Amino acid sequence: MATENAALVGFAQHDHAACIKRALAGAEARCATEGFRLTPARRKVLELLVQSHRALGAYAILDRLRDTGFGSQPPVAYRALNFLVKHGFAHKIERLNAFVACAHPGISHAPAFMICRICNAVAEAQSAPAEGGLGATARAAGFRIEKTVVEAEGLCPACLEQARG
Amino acid sequence: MATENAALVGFAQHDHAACIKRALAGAEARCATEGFRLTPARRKVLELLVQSHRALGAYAILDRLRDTGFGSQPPVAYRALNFLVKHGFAHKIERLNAFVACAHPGISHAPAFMICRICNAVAEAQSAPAEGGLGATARAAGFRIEKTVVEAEGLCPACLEQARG
DNA sequence: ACCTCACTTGTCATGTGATTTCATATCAGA
DNA sequence: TCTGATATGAAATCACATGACAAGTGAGGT
Ligand SMILES: [Zn+2]
Ligand SMILES: [Zn+2]
Ligand SMILES: [Zn+2]
Ligand SMILES: [Zn+2]
Repeated sequence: MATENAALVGFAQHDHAACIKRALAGAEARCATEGFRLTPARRKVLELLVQSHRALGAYAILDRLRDTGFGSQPPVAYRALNFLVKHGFAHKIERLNAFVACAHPGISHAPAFMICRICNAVAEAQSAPAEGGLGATARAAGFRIEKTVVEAEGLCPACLEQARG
Repeated sequence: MATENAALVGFAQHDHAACIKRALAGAEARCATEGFRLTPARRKVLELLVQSHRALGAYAILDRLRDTGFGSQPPVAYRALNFLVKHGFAHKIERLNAFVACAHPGISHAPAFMICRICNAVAEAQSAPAEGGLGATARAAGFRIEKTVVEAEGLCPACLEQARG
């Protein structure tokens, strides 16, 4: 498991402290207006995700929760993660069996991810696969698409640089 | 886990016996010309995948292998599956942690999948996500895409019909 | 025919990811 | 204050995947 080091969104440096604060404040606000309950455990998990800006496995999150005084059984992490995913504050990366904070919370969107196979950094982009050839194929086949997972694996700028030597 | 019943490719009925025979013959031929070793276990796993025409988990395959006299430890199934995936005879469905036989073996292609959330039927279509907006985003971000996973979840024609009542 | 090296297989053990279950606690609204 | 819905705590279990090592098999060189 890659340890978190650099702060990045979309592989670019940024004011991460402000980034975290903004994300949490935004989540608080949206939960308040929409009537969701952003409990301490859920808030802490979101904070962990935003803070690392990487895909974190449920058990990695669980370890960090334990260190912070929360429960230490798997459901603690999974329940919080399910809440965050369900309401669009986080996404699951199927390819890694791991989770990332959403980069565009609040806005309805079909995310696509770029995942570095070396350092596990994840950037979120927009996708519209159902509008391309896949959508046409699905209509032709009589298949109704409800959700689409798009995950590109490759090398992030930093690891690409590293690889060149 | 959905039990296999209907024979389908791309959700359509077809001559499944011929379909299986053709797939295995094709695999034999390609292994012969390219120097791969399609051993009994590998062949059997491919046969199971083609036969079910659905996503099968490694342990489901393992059960069937055991019943047929092969080894019964997980690595038996995983090794065969890894071989098949590596050489393009099968694909892994990340969303389901399961495997399907490739619908277009031999031809180099970027697969996209349509997965029925009710019956687990899987149809394989072509995709080219790296040529659309995602490709542009990746280039702009300096990310080098090596492989892309595209998996659409929804309702297959049969289950859609069922759902209408 | 024999050796050798690369690859394949069998098996046990372990690691990693996710859910079920049931009891208890908390909160919002009647 | 009562009540039903939602959230937590905790134990157990299930599901998916790999590591490690010994033993077997096959093709190519001598
Ligand atoms: Zn940030
Ligand atoms: Zn990287
Ligand atoms: Zn078929
Ligand atoms: Zn279906």
